[in-house]
Amino acid sequence: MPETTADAPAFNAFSAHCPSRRLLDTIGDKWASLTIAALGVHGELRYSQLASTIEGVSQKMLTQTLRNLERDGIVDRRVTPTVPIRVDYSLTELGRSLLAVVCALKDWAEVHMPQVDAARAAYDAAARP
Amino acid sequence: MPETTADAPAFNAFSAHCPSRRLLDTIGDKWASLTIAALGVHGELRYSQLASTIEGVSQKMLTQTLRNLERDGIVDRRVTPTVPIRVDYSLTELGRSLLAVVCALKDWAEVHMPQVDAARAAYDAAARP
DNA sequence: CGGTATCCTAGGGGATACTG
DNA sequence: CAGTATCCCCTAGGATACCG
Repeated sequence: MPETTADAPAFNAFSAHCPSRRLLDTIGDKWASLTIAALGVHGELRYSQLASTIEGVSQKMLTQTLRNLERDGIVDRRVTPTVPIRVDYSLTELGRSLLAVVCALKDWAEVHMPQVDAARAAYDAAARP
Repeated sequence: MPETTADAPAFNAFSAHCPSRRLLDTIGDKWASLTIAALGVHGELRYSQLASTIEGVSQKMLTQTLRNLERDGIVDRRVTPTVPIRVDYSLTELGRSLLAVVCALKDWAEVHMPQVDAARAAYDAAARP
């Protein structure tokens, strides 16, 4: 492996001011990526549908996540002020471009997770008498 | 294994048992992704080099992160038992394939972060009188 | 229905000190 | 140098209750 590109670093997420660092805070959030994924699959979902789709999420975290994603321009929030209020969430154009990246993650997981499991089993077997 | 229905096909990270969910726990970890990135850029690094590259990481978190990544078969740990001990870390083949995904994330961030910033500014300006 | 507001506790993670 | 061990604080986030 050539390591001669050390002074022309492609990856500067090591500084707190790099956009990469902040992206990690956003999509690295468990509920955020799950929300993006859910909206990517279903296209448009109501609050309650999201809550039941993303199993295990509390309404606090769901709301918080949706607000953050809305603020970042990743999801669109459309309110229909009917008698019981109705709110639909969907990905923005920006969100859809992020979806592609999230899907790349998912694909990696599905392909390689068996290897990860094997590595874990081997590690645990070796290191733990 | 999670079954894929016809109209909700690919993405089942919503169940806690799906590999996607566990991947999120790994790469979603701030220090883990930064570590992968660092090793991706530099090829091979000693413990102390990692510590100084990933600015802000404590040795506790660095060690913990390294152990987890090693256990998952993502990084390789090579000990040279010289007088002061020397330990080098590098990405495994599996780790390098994950690096590609992490880089996809980084690229998305660098391309779209201006839009995210604009969205944030607009949101904050609108919602805060 | 789709949230907000409050309380409260598990554990993530920093600082520090010690060891092989 | 490369960790391990301890203490300890702080906040992410679940449970619960109430509102438009």
